[in-house]
Amino acid sequence: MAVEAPSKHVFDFDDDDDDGPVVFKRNNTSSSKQNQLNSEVKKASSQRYDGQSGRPASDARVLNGQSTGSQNKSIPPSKSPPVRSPILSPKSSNSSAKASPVRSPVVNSKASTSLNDQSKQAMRQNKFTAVKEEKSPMKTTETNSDDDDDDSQPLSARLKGISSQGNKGASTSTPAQSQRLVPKIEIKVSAEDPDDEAPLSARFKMKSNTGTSSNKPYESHEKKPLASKIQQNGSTMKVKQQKSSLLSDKRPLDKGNSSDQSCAKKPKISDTPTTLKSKQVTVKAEKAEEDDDHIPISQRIKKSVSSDSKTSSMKQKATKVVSSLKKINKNSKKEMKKSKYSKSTKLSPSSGDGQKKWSTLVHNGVIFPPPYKPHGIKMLYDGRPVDLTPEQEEVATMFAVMKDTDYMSKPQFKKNFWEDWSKVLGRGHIIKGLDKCDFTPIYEWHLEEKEKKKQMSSEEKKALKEEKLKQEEKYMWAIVDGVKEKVGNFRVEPPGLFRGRGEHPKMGKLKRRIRPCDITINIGKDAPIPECPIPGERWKEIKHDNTVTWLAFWNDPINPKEFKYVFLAASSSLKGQSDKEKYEKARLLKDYIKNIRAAYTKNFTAKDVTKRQIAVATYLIDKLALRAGNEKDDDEADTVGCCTLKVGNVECIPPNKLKFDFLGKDSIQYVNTVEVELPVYKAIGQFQTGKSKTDDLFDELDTSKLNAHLKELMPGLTAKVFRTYNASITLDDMLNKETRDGDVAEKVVIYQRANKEVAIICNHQRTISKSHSAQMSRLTEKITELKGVLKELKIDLDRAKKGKPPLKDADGKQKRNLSPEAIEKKIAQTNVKIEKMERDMQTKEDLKTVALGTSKINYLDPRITVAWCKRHEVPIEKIFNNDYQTVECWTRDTLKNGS
DNA sequence: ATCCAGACTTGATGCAATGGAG
DNA sequence: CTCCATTGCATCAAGTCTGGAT
Repeated sequence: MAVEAPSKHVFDFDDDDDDGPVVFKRNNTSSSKQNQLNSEVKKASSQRYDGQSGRPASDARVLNGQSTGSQNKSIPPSKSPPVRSPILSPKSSNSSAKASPVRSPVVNSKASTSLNDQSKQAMRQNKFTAVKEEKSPMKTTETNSDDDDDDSQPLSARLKGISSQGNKGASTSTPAQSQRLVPKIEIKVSAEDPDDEAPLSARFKMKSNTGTSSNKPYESHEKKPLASKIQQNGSTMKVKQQKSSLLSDKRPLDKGNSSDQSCAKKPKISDTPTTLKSKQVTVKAEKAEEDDDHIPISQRIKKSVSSDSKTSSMKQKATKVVSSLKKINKNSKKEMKKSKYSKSTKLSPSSGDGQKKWSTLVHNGVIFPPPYKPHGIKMLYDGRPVDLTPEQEEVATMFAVMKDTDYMSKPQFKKNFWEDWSKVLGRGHIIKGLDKCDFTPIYEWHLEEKEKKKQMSSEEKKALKEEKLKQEEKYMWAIVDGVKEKVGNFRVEPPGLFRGRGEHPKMGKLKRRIRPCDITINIGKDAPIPECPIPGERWKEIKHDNTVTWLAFWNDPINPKEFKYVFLAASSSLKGQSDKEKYEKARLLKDYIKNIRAAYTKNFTAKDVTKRQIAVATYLIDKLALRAGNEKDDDEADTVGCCTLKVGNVECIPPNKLKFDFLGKDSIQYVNTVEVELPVYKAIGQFQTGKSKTDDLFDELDTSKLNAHLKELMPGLTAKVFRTYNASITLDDMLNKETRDGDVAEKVVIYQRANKEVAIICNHQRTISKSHSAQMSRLTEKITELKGVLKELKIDLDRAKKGKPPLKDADGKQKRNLSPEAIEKKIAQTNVKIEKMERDMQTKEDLKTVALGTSKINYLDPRITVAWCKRHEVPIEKIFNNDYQTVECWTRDTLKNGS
């Protein structure tokens, strides 16, 4: 549809994916990704899950399905579908969401909800999903019925089923379901594809369209993130229902396959392609929409997945293969790559299996900030103006400009600044310390400059902008494998004072100016070396490393051990591919989650301490969406993640609640009280005994051990995948549960609510805007005013009914005579207005500390969003801005394929 | 088995652009 | 059309995770 049309990306590719286009596209990504996944899968598969039908089966299916299509062999879609149904049916939870709010970073009372509740909810959800699935027969029909069901169902539904189990470690089968839907698609693909001959990788891509199978991933084994579950547990369930949805499913990752193709194509096409793409897109979209509309997102996803099928197929293959041999996978990958190449030289992507990221790379290097322009404003020392050299003045100005920030109240900041500035001043300088310094003159100059800038006419601003654009244009683009791609951060970071977050030991240090001799350029061997923009200087080094994606880097002046990279923009296919891989992995987790949960639940009481710690840590990461928690150096802010939690960060509240309170990434506080399973509660108590508050809670654990363990459970699984998984499933689940008829605006609100749940789960916070309270009181005022009007209207109505004229208004003027009907109408309108304002106020208050953007960009599988938009006829641009839409090329492809 | 360099993703923030209400 | 809040976007800090060296 219409919606789609707009998006240019549409990737015409989809279509092309199949063949010609392929060349252009960067198949690489997909292939490489696939490869990785495959290999991982293989490993994993070999390990344990066989027994459990659930996961392995699903994986297999996925692979098969996709591959089938793609590859050859037609594997019938049927994999082992049946399983899932059982799962679903069991209990769906009724109350779905309990109190989603709980989880909010802040202390949520909700937290207390017990897992059990969550699981119940999940179950309920499953039921729902099941229903949905049935409805959505279309997809199902296609291939394997069983699998299809799952697929068709929204992720959430699936998830729910899963989730319920998941918590307890219950059932297994869900995965299959998801696959089902896809099948049809796959079939088609397969038909198309003659690909069989093509290398596997190629096939996968192509097949991805088939994709049905891929969807499975999200199934519902576990629906929601722990957090959500937790909240849900509470009685609040009803309220939370929305939230609960989260629990339910996770989303389908499947899309990956198809997307790859499309993505690949896009890149190449870049120019002409666009148009084509758009056209194609529309077409695709239409198809997709039609199909999808009925189907829940999850299902769609599956479909899309199918489109992705290539990927999925790859995965499936991989899994299978994995079991047998990693090598095999690799080979297949290679083959795929080769095939791609053959088809389209450009594609190289696949090549890599992880290795090669590009074949040709052309760019113009980076642009440097302009040299410092001295302003000559003199600061005061001990009340007297001081002469400073431009270098000294530059640093003084950096400090002066920060006068109204709260860094100024931090001794560490001032101390570090003084240390660095005094070096610039040199020994024997008049200025002996910060105490007697008065930077006000410089600060005021700065304010004036700012004001001047603001006062410039729009023409002047425009001219300046164009001038800047002219200078920067050549740096904005790179040509990767023949495709023009946007560069992300081509501007070298200007000098300044380091603004570390939280109590960073290095805050206030001078971040010196970066020069060409600090910068290493990475570029294609045959590409011209970018000219150094500063006369008389030269780059530090020129590299031709196609196993990495950076275009340039320099060492961070604050911490020389670290690097600052110049990468392509998020809208580039290179980034898009890895994004897709990320979501595919999360989707894959859906198939494994049940078993993983069962495994860690079992290990809560393991004799071996390390095992027990791993189990509990995994539980926390799953349930609360905690970050892994790498070790940190002393010269960094003191923050923690799961593995680095301190004894003092967790408080046991009998009978079975845990209160978490710690500073996480960016020194954002995480406060949450959660009801946990008793064995977890007891285990935490054990880990705490005999330790001081500052000791590590998980003394036997670090992220590498944890991730090594996770990798045994599922190929490529790491701690952060749980965040992606739980976020996407929650979104899917909530969208499926909450969306109901209404206008677009109402649906957008539903989406935002789901988005908010995810943000809360992930603890994405923002600082309250300075004007928040003012805005609120203004709204309150308006509401009061409206209520006054309402009162008057009611009086007038009474009078009008008695044939009396209305009262005079506030100014003493006589109001117009209105019929009672007219007054009633006015009253109704006013009431609506008041209600709307009250709602707006409420949401504003609710969201004042919640940041939605991060989860939207990094955690929510765009395929879920796109599918939902299509199904509910919500223009995608209501949700995603242009850049995202670009990024989503793969998404669309996937979806299209699926449809 | 550990360590650590390296590469890449995730995240909060601030300012500019946008757009809706008055 | 102005005002101001919201959105978009860039920025750059702060995480995660991998793989190779020791």
